[in-house]
Amino acid sequence: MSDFDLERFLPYLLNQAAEATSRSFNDIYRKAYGMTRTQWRVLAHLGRFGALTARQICDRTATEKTKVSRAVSSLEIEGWLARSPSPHDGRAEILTLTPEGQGVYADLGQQAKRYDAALRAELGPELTTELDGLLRRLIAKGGTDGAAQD
Amino acid sequence: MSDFDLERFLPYLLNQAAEATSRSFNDIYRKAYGMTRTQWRVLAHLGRFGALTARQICDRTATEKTKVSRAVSSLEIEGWLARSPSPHDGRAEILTLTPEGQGVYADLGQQAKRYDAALRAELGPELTTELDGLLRRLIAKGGTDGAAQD
DNA sequence: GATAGATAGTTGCATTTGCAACCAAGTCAA
DNA sequence: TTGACTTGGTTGCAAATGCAACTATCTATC
Repeated sequence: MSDFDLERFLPYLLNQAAEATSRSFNDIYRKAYGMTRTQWRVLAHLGRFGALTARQICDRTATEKTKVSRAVSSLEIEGWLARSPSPHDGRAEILTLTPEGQGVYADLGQQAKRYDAALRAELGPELTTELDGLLRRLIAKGGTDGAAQD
Repeated sequence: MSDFDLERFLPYLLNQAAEATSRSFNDIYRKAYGMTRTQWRVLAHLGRFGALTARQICDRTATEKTKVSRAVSSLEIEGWLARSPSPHDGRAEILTLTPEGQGVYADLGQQAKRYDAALRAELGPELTTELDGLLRRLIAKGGTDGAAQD
């Protein structure tokens, strides 16, 4: 008997906090645009950084390539994303948002900013910057391997 | 264009930190015992708190009841969990770990404790308690609604 | 005590995921 | 240039998940 307490386990706490804080925002992009979380991430990254390849998105978001691949397909089908061949690498494709996709990004980005501000307001400015720092340290430490499961 | 930056979005940061920190521990219970995350959670709760109903586990872990239901079935099939009828409520079942299940809990619990200690050691004691507090506030605030999405 | 909700838990089905295998293009060395 | 290896991306299949519908029991209230 190890008397291990899951409720004090840092990965568990982080996961619970992640789920608790993302719950209602999930509903927003899911109900308004029928988007999955991966789709939202891909769209947000392209909206923010412009043209990227799928691989770059994988690296930046630590997401499996199959997940990104499928998210890209569906975003393309929705008409929010366009592919063009990379001039430097015949295997890669440059991904960009269409004007419609940029509209979606603008809408959801606004809502996300408000949502984030509300969350941070509850903790206060000093604590949230502290929290950011802690989370980044944990993320950095986790390494750049595979991806996630929920 | 909202210039929203996903990398500063608290739910995203939390999720990334959760994934980064749980990645390698996932491998442990997955490879050693073929367990899924939900199964591990159910087992850990029963190991720690003794007899619980599925509903109590749902509430404590903010997990959907279907997920818990299936995890309970598989743990039972593995021989790590036993059900007995609740004396008070004909619908509910009291769940407990078998001796074998307790052995698995003891093993994984030990490893989890070491894993957790290593994580916390990197941040130092004051920061980890601070982090705990912040996470608990975020979890509490998230409400007791549904469950998770991934 | 009968009837209208609530609640514990399971099941079916569609969607999402993870992993391994795969294809095509790039790299590097001999 | 050819052959071994890496890398960007897709696909197939098995497993995990989410949601709605369902059964069975419980709790009211009349």
